[in-house]
Amino acid sequence: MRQQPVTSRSQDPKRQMGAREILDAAALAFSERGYAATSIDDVADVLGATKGRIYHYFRTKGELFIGIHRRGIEWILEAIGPTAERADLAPADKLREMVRQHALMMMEHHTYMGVGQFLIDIHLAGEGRQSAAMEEILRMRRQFEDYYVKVVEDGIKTGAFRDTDPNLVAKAMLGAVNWMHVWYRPDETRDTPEQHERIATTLADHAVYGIVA
Amino acid sequence: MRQQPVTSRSQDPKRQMGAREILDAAALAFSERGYAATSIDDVADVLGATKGRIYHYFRTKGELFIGIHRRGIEWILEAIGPTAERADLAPADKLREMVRQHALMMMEHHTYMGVGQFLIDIHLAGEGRQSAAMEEILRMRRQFEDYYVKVVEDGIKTGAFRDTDPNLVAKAMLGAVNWMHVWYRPDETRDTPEQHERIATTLADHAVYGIVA
DNA sequence: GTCTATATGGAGATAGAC
DNA sequence: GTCTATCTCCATATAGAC
Repeated sequence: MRQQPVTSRSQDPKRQMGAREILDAAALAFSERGYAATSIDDVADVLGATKGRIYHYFRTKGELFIGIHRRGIEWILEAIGPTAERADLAPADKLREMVRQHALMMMEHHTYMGVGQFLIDIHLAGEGRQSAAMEEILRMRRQFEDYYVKVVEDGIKTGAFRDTDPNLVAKAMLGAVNWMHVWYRPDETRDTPEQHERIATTLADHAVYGIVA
Repeated sequence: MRQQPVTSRSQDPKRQMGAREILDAAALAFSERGYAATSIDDVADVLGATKGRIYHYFRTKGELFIGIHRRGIEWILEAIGPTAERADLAPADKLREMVRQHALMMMEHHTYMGVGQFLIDIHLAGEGRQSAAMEEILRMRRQFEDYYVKVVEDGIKTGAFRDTDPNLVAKAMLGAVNWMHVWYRPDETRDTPEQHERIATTLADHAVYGIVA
């Protein structure tokens, strides 16, 4: 795989529309059957096209994978970043809202989250090592995790939270939410906004109660 | 892949010794490079052997995968089952001890946990659908998750825990611990029993505090 | 920009010697 | 029970027509 192919291609806005459709199809296929078990032809089937179309936008299967992960992380950052950077919220309220938004995003874009969130490290070892796109993704993930560590640290400083290891507790909270892609599956009949809200707030409450002093 | 090959073979205790070595190697290789990116030759390299040896014990690559997952779940059940079935513990104490033991096992056998815990569903879609071994694994996982749901329900009934959705909160707890395979990596220098204990109790405390009334 | 047709390389799996 | 040698297939990726 060559250097930074994903990023350079995605500069062109025209390309992004076709590419987005393809990423949606790939995310769906990968999340249903797994990365290894899904062929490019499978993705093409989901698209209702042939693989010629896919290879017009993505050089390799690994690039599809990176593209999915990248978008997934971007969505999470969009979900929690604005809240994380507000200065007017007490740590407990900020944390609750971050988890809530994070959880809602996990449900809204679940196909992107299942594949990306965690297979990335292990698969990239064999797929897209040290590309520029990879660096960017790792940078985003670090930032996203730092948001969690930061709010926990703040709460401990102000005395709102118990005195514990902020990094470890942040991992626990991240795990609880990221793990959603293992068990959450959209369900046409029961999947109302109210249901999503209930799930998100339940998870948020558990995370916050786990650390308040 | 044929029906129930793993289980029938593992009846023979002689076989298990050779098989165990191979599973260790495969678990290590898969956890480092990912299932898709790891070839049978890679696993053989870790073993210091050739793939002839591997195929003497396992019919397919998917069987290796199932074997790893199965053992991982068995370890977790061994870790939490005895505690979960004690009648003399208050829900909060029982839950804390379950999470603690679960977390310790995640660290002790981390190579088995990373691969198995969650890739199973998606990979098996393409590898070993509805085999007897698969059924057994799903049964064990259900039991293991039920232990968590049960203790939460008990705590809510006795009033020790907040009144919330036991299934959802159990998912959150399971996620926090299972997620360890994403971030935990053994470290020769810092990896003391005390360090493991500290990590396990921190996670256990967060899980319990998150739900106590 | 999307298709059909094709190449090719690599990995899973097997046969049979030792 | 483990090895070497080999087969076979199929998924990735490409070439080139439309």
